[in-house]
Amino acid sequence: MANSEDEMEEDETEWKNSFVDSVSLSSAAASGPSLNKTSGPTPAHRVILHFDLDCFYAQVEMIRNPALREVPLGIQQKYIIVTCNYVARDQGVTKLMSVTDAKERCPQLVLVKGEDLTHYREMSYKLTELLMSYCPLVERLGFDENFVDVTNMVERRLAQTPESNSLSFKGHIYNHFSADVKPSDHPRLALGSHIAAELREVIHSKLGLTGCAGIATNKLLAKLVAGTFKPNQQTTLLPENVSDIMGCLSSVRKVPGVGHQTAKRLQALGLVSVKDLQLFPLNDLVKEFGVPSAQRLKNLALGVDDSPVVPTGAPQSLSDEDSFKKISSTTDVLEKIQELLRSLVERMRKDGRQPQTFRLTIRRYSATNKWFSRESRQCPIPNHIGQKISSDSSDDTVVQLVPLAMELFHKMVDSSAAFHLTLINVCFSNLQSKGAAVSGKGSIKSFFTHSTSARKTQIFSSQRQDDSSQSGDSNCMDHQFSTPCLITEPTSQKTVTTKSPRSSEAALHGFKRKQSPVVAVEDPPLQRISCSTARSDPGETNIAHQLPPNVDPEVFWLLPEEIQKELLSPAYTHPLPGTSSSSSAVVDAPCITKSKPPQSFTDSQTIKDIKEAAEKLVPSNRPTTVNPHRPDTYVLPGENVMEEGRRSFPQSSDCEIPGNVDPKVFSELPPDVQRELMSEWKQQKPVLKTASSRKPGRSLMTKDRKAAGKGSQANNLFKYFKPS
DNA sequence: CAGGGTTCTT
DNA sequence: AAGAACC
Repeated sequence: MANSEDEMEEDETEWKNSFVDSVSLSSAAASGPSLNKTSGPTPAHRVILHFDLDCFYAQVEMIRNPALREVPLGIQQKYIIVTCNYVARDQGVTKLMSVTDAKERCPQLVLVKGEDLTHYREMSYKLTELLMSYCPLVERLGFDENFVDVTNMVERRLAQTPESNSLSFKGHIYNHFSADVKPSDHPRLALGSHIAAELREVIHSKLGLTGCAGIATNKLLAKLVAGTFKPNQQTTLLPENVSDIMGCLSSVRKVPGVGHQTAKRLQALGLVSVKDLQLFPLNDLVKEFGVPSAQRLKNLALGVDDSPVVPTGAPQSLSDEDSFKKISSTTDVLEKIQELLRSLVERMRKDGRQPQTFRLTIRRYSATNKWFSRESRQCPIPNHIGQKISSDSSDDTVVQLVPLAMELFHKMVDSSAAFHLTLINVCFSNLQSKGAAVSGKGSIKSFFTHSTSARKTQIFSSQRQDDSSQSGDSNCMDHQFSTPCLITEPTSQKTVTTKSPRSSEAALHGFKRKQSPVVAVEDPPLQRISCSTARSDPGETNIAHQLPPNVDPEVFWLLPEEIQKELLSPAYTHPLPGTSSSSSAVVDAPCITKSKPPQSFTDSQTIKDIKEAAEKLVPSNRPTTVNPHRPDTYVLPGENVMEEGRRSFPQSSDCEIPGNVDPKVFSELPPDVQRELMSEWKQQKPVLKTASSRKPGRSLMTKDRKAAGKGSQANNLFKYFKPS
């Protein structure tokens, strides 16, 4: 009975009903009906996957140092164990336990410092990127969780394999009393469970990571059900069991989306369990929370959640912070700020975008009311400084930023009086993609015909449909991409044609589908910019490790999925992420108990050294000569040479370039021009761009904003990570 | 709340 | 700029 909503099952005949149900709850209602026709098979309901890695930080450390697999391992940040492996859990160690308690319970506990998130961040993005290579609709939640909307993928499989498949479920089915499980009643979820299993396998084989997955009809449910069978397993939630899983939640706090404050307010109303909330009159709830929040809370309690999976783009801000017992002198503050800035600026440089805003946040100690409250001040970053971040040495940049930071500091703290800080955070936000600058020169562009906007768009095409079911306004920018985007093929591989974004799926199945040459664009050109862009960024970064050496990640995303897949196939990539040993090589074995092993560049000396080394490798920042061919010359950068990331992918790569662009011509252009073009491609049409502004846009379309706004501006390169 | 992020809302 | 949420 339930709650209608998206949980209804399909059946072609019923989708309409379920669609209506789900829409009724949301603001999208108005546009509802029209959506149906926009794309043939509008999914009646979605199939959402939620992936949650097992003790993420601990897994990363165990990959870096396999010896840690057999010992009880705890990841320590300051005085707490933020997570630990299962060996440690068996011995009573839990997450967020203090180091002393943990050691008490498990004296042999091995500790690895986890304050430096670099490795975790890198692995995190690799995972998101990997998922994106199979399905564009991936939304990150923290470093170790990802939602994936596989509705379209499921529909395709359903269409392809009439009834063969869907006869079974992979993994568990959330069903207290699993009387009769009839996969045939839930073919989409059954297929979703197969996809989840395949993706988990890919995650394991390519990254060496294990984790759980939840398969359901919306994000809320997928996330909740993912946690039912813990270590490295997956669970599917059928619509008929929605009330079971929701009813099981003793406290409203267990509902994702209901935090401490909200739980308290609910408690004040006498609502503690999810059931209480389910039964509480909406009107009364409205009095306390207002219509939107009240409605949302009610829906969550019922397991109803129509929020779309919003492809996460490049991060909107980069920050670095440190907490400590006490800092009470301006000098110490300055020193700490400098330290934080050094690493932040480095990260910013790798990102490639330019921050427009700088923010300083502090937390002051105070017995009463203590912790918790943070105060911050922000200010625009003068252009000349912002530009240095990517061009000049980071040391210089830091020097320029410190005064700004101190100014902000003094706006919050009266240093003539005593003060006691316990945390300092520095943050860059309002990140803008660079490269658009010179776009003006039309002449250059004229070498290529259409292209400009095509790019990533296609990658996302599949999503569109989803969106239509998800939120009403999704259509917004469809018209922009009228161009189909056929890619003429670059170098080697097959000439594929375009479109079907769906291709990656083939990979899951183990076969490549190279389609016959020209496929008409069946998936409409429409789609979104938005998403496309958005995702592209983070993706590039990570994907770097998987790409063949001569492929520029930026360009990579401009390609159709088919080609992307190709490039990612073993034949093209170099040995790497593999599960095994390779990755651990870098790690210094005995990092046990030590704090931070290879984290090189925190120290300026190291930075300097790296820089010098880099200089030798690459005479100038911008190579003047293009290297249109082969990676022969390519050399895997040393582990520490992060700065090289960008250079490792010569801008010239002759193989990937947007559609109608002649690769040869492209490769012969000066690097600067190449970059310029690439950035333009990424930005989509300048006109609608919208992009740049980003901020303003959001208020308009809350949820959907995502797609649009982010994407558009997303920007360029970020090679967050080493090319491993 | 720990920690170090990050995003979105108010 | 602060609050709330999530990991």
